Amino acid sequence: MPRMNLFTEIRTLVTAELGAMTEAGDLPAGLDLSAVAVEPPRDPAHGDMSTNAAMVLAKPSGKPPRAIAEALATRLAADPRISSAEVAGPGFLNLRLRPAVWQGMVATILQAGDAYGRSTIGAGQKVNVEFVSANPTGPMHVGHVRGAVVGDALARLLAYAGWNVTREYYINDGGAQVDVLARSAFERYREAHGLEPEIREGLYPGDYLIPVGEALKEKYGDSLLDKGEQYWLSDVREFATEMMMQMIREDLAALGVEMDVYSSEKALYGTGKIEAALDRLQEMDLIYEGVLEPPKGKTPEDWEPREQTLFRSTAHGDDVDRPVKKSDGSWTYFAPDIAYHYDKVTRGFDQLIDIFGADHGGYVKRMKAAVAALSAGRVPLDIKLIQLVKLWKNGEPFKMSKRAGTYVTLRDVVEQVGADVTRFVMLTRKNDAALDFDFDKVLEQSKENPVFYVQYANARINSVLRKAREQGMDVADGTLATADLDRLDHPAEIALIAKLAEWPRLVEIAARTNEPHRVAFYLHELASELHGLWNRGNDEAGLRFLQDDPVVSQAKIALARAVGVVICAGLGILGVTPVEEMR
RNA sequence: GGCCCCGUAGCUCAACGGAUAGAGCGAUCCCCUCCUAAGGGAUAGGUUGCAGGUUCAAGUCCUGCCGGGGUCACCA
Repeated sequence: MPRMNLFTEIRTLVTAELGAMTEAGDLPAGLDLSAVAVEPPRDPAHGDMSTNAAMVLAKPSGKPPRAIAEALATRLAADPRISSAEVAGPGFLNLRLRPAVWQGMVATILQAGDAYGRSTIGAGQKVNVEFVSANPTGPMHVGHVRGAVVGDALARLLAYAGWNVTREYYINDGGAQVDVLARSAFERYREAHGLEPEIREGLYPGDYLIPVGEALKEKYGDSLLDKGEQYWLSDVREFATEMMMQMIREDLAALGVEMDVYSSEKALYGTGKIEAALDRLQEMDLIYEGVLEPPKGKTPEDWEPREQTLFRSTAHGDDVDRPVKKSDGSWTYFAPDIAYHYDKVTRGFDQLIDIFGADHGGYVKRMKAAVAALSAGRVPLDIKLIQLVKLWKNGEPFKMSKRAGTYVTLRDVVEQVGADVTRFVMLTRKNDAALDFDFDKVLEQSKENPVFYVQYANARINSVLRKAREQGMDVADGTLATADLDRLDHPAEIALIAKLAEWPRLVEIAARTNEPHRVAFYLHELASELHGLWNRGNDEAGLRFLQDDPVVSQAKIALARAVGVVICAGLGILGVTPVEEMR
């Protein structure tokens, strides 16, 4: 494979030289090199790359860091890729690469295309990303959007980094809320027959159930009208739930999200799966009958000691043990969720990721405890909590209220601002930071809007390619890759290439930390470099992409196109369509 | 009260345990006969909430405080 990740390539060089130093007796044998890093320095004055090898190895080798650094520097400087290696600060080794190495990256990127930045660190491991998992009782609203976007982008990111990814939605169709749905739908069914619906307190009043009522009429005629609830509840529940899920699938599709697997909570009941999961825990002595202490601090007024079936989650890091059965003997919500996660473990996933709303934070420890126990610690579960999205409209906070009818659905958002903008904006914050979503600002075409800013960079690149094509130049990637890239010798151009060289490394870091927002931030930085170089072309004609000399021009266009390749790859991970032109 | 998350420039936020903590907005100033200025550059702005600790190195890890939010047994 050609050089893809320049940082891992140089790290390999560094560790090889460290090995040689060991053989030469300059370093003791058996050193742990895992902490040796090669990374881009924050300050460009510190070179192209720096390594902490000398500082990390000073103590275990019993040698002063600067001595190690100097010996290593001498060796590295002999490599044809390295132009200088300087010891700095407390023992950093700052490396500069020869221009040809950077210039060669442009050809690498053009040849690799979409594959540039793809990684194998996932090693084909199976990872399950569970996200959205909204109750099937209505359309998706804005609160669900962020989780949907983060989950989907994370799934794309992990796939890009070499994981075998399954996107999964857990349908909460086993609890009381789907009974409420059924009763609400039944009223709409009566309405479809010309009767006055009785939307009592506690039922779902939304108009979206009217079509469900009509569909029920179509299917059942008037045969349910005079029947008691026990007669129709189960059928109507199933029917309405299916229609809700159909709607949710369409909502997700409108946002560009496609699940691989929909798992039903209800389907776990009566199959013995819940019992089987709890039996497993029982075998480990993690299930017992007991009475919980009242919560520390404030005790609820209606608190009463109750004997329940409890999961000893404290054995795996939780603060208190958690009930899996209610006092009437039925399962709590937690029990089927344990079974569901056990199911994921037995399906052979090497890693599980759950995307939850921040209000489910209290659920994290018990879920991790359950997975730790049921997988014997083999399968890590990472739970990402998604913070609130605050809506803004006309410069002021927009309050959602079901009663006032100011209920903003996913569809509303996608129809008003588009899936691409929605997705990008949702990834402009870390998952655990609250996010403002301003309906007016996200559509603004200015540099304040990161979506636009990145798209504009790509549009400029396409503009250059278009102009070049008009001049009769062959701008196919394969041709551009053969350009005289050593003409890209200006520091500003090298700096832009260096930014491109960070892409594979960024992908790996983002994937390892399960943080897709890093991709959005990187794209913003890359766009900024591109805009900067572009504008310098205003003052220095020699920095414009289109030049009179066709050889020089081709090289510069190759660079522009390489930036475009990475922007498109990054947007692809975010699930955002690149635009060719701003209109 | 217990637990979880957050606390970084006036504002909104970045920063795989690395060096002199970075962007954008806002403020002051500058750059359009030139590939889309829908952009760019410069200046000012900081004890990373406080106090300890671990480390060669802490915004980042640990402990304790302070402040904000979330959550707290038979809801899902």
